[in-house]
Amino acid sequence: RLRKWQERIRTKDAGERNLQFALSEIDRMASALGVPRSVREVASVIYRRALNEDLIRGRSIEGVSTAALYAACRQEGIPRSLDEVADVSRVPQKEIGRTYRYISQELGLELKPVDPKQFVPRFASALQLSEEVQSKATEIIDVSAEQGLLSGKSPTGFAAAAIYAASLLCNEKKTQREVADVAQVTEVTIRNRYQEQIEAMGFR
Amino acid sequence: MTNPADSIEIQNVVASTGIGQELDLEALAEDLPGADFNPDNFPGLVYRTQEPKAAALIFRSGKIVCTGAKSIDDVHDALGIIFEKLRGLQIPVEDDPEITVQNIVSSADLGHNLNLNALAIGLGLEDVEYEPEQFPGLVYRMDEPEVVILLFGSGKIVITGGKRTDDAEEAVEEIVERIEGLGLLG
DNA sequence: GCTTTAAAAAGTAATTT
DNA sequence: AAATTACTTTCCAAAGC
Repeated sequence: RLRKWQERIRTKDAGERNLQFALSEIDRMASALGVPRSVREVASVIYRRALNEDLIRGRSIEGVSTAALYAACRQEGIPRSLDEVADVSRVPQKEIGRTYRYISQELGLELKPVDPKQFVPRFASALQLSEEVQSKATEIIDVSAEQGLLSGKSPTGFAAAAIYAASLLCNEKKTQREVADVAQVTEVTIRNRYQEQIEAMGFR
Repeated sequence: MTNPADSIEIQNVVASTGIGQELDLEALAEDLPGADFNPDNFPGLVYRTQEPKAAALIFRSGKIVCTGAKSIDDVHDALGIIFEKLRGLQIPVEDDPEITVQNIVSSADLGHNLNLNALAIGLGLEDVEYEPEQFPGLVYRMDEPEVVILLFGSGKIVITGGKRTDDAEEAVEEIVERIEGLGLLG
């Protein structure tokens, strides 16, 4: 009995220490990503829920912390791409994605697919593009998504192409390389999505 | 109107069997031309048949996994070839080893483009995985038949996880019905 | 969990020409 | 800039770490 009691204390202590570590990691990554404090709190809640549901077993604390933060950004409507999150995490992108899918399923987060429009303000301001370009890019996304062009396409690539197209239309041209760099996609992807979107808009 | 069920093509069949005899894989690797055996990587010996084209994983216990065949008949033919090869090496093989189909992978075409975003919500986010940042297909876990379906924007689909040929057929009929019910099929 | 094998779907990415 | 190769996802069995 005594041994079991000691074991319980030990695991509880370990759990507390691990929780502290997880929360400090979430804080560190959130700072590096520049997400608001509210998102960190949502991420903390998700992590605690995962802990209570015993979802950490067989997974790294780092992985679950990162996945919780990724999920929190999406839940709050200011998504970061897996690439961006992986850049500030110690676990590889593949594991973050797999862990996110697992906790999302188990906790029943039921997050809708990422809307490319949610990347527009952040990418556009990183490129120092005007409000006009942003609303044009948003319009391009709406129109081309309505025509069924979004299915299966990466939301970052879709947003990047729309921003590139909008920058041309508003005479604030950015090169494909510049847009590709902030969105972390290749120029080839931007070119492919751009062609389809221009067509959908009835230009060219 | 072509029936999507008629477009079903079996792409891969996975099956398991056993010869009821322990094997010395080191020796077998020497005697079987074209055999790949790297015990440091994987405990099974890999042997490929040309006609029908398939790959077999042969284990020390005598159990065998066959994969890559395009039909259940091909699985039996490929394993039959392997059984004969082993007998030719003076290895006793049971008369009719039981062959169990473990998984059938099929592809099909629904004939219409799909709005995967709407489909993810319509089918129910709890049964769906759709992460286009990671993979372009929507993953749908169906209860009856118990299979997993990958749906793509083109309307092409992949059905996997079933053990019977009928599973794919039933799955296609069921998914078409569900998508139509949601008003999301062309 | 991982390791290996096979196959399709379509998007993305890294190389090669 | 186009072509090729390769990797992402799903499924399953096998023996062993």
